[in-house]
Amino acid sequence: MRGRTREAILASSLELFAKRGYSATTTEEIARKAKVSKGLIFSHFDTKQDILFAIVDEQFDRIISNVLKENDARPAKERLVSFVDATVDLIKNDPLLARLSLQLNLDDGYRKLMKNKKTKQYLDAFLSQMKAVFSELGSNKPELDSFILMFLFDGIVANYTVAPELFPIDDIKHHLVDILVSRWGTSGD
Amino acid sequence: MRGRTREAILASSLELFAKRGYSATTTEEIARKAKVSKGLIFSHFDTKQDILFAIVDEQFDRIISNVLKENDARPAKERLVSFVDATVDLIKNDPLLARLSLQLNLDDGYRKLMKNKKTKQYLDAFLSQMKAVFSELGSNKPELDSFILMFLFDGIVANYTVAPELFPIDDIKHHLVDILVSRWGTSGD
Amino acid sequence: MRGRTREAILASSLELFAKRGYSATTTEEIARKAKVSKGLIFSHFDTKQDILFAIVDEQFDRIISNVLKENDARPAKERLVSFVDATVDLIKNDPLLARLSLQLNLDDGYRKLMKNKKTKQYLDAFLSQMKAVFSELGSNKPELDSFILMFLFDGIVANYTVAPELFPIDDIKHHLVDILVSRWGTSGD
Amino acid sequence: MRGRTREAILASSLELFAKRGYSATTTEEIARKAKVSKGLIFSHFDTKQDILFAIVDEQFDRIISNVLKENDARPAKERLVSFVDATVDLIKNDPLLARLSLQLNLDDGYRKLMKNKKTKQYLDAFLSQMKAVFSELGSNKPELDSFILMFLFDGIVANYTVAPELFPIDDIKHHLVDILVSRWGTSGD
DNA sequence: CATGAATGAGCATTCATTCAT
DNA sequence: GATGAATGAATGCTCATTCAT
Repeated sequence: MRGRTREAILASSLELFAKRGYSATTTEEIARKAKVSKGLIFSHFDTKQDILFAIVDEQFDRIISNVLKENDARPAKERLVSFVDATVDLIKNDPLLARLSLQLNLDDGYRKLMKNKKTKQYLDAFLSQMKAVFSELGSNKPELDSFILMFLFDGIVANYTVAPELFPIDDIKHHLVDILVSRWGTSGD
Repeated sequence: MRGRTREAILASSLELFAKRGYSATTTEEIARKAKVSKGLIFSHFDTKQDILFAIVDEQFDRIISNVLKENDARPAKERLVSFVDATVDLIKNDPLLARLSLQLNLDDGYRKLMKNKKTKQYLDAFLSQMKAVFSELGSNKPELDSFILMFLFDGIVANYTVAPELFPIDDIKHHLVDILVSRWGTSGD
Repeated sequence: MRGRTREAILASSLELFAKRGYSATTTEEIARKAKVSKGLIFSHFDTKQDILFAIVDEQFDRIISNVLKENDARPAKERLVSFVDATVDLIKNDPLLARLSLQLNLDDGYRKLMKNKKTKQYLDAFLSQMKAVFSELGSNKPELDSFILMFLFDGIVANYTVAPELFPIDDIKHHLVDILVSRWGTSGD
Repeated sequence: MRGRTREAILASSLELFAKRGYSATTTEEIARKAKVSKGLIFSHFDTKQDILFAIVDEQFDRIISNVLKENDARPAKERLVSFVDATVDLIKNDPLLARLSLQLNLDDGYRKLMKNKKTKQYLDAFLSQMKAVFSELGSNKPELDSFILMFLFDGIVANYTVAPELFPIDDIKHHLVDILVSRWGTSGD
């Protein structure tokens, strides 16, 4: 039962933090949404901030590690396509986490706290993998290409997770893949 | 004097709202940064929320209208390039406004308030112009192309405005223009 | 078993109440120190206050009655010496009870509750016995002498029970007896 | 005005802390008694604990330094009498401070905080001065005599400050002086 | 009996807002 | 206008107490 309660608190917090922001979310709201008492929250987490950290530590970890696959032996083009696929699917499956992550990234206070946390490491891993792929594909500006792809993903998060009904995410994904394939299609084979 | 005070309050608020979030910013901090007394803030604005609305109404307006130029008679390719140029420059020149705008967009509470506000109209205008451009350029999925370009801009905001030292914005802009030109270069002439 | 548990709760409570104060002690701390669950405490006592009352009623009683001996036929000087002896030994043997008692006496809220409780009766008994002793010894201000002796005991409690390592309690006791004997030695025989 | 408010908060806090204990006193009560709002308290003091520290630092200092007079050239007997006089008067004039001081001394948590604070230094100064006086008077156990006198004062605090109507403080003082004079009267001249 | 998860009133503290000066 | 002292509703958090297991 204890595990269930904890999950309920984390799930409610995630949704509220992602949709209204961490500061604007009260512990009362979290309690109401999780259908537990305010007091119970604090028998699971010492502070409101600890709830946020638990989400970041436990959930971000689980999710992001799915996308990053070291030692992928496939040709670069396939890896690029599969990468886009995985990232967009991640956003589709965990829109709240993606939205919260983007939100936190926009917050100076949070960024300072996270200076040496895993999030940054993932980003670096992401970028270096991308750079390798674009290099293999023959890009002469692989870093810029990586940046642009990363921006694209953040832009998808910024829009799709907030109003999914406005954006045909699968069509967008396929179109994006088409664009990339048409751009790099002749190379890398 | 009165005008100066008002501007100082708006500028300080913009910076704090953009960097730490609206909820996490206190009127005390705004007063300190603007070097005015807390009381004076409330002789200029009735509520903290009014400060935010003033920023949105006055600043967003001024900025965004620069980008949207109706009745642009130039060929589509030129318009596309000029559009990318104008948008990236806007982000470079007003990173705080861009950052705040993105942040507000991620906030359900704010989005509800803005349902019928200008921001949405601008977005629609932006998208329909883009669609026209991509149509003229021969795209068979002009809406998806527009979405993707918009995502790109949001992604630039999400990253560049938060850590400008990490991203060579002008190189990125040129590379982006190169990509677009190489993709649509032969068409639309 | 039940008796053991009850004693453990009372002993832990006594120590915590005496050392940190009643209000500052949480039931959680009591449970931890007594190595029982929080719930069990409330199957033995209805409220936290009841624990305090149990200590006062049961322990104070037991202890104090040792000191007060009605119908003591010995000469006044002996009774005085034996009284000092008994009181100091009581403090030495039950420093926590003495400390708690002093603490409660300093608390208006508690004093109000105790208006008609036994504690006050003991005090009166103590004082009237002392007065009798000092009268017999020839004091012309037996009440003031009683007060002063009582103050002395409270002062010993205030200091010795809190930092026993700083005060050579037996030396102090003997010195005190010496002083009293030298003061009243020639009289009362 | 700001000073007045601060004094009102300190005075109300002192009374409540002294009479009901620090932990049992709520900031709401302090505010009510000081006739200010709860919020105002926290514009003067960061935490409730800081109020206590302000009382200790500012008031204890002022008061205690009156009693301790270094370089007192008078004969020991006079110094002893004057010392008793000053201490009892201090208790009479600032019973709340004396009561609070005794209460804090009974609290392990507070004692730990104060390990290296001035209070302890005063106590040491007090004891060493007393020891010197009793030595000069010919005592062969000057330290024990000092302890006993100190205990007496604490006992007066423990009783008089809590129920002044029960104890004729001036009579007690004079009687105490009489006792001391009669004990040490022939010596030290 | 025994546990500790759960509750909610209560507490210290914050902060947008007001207002006397 | 301008200040900052003052207010009090709201927030994060605590803790005595209850109760399902």
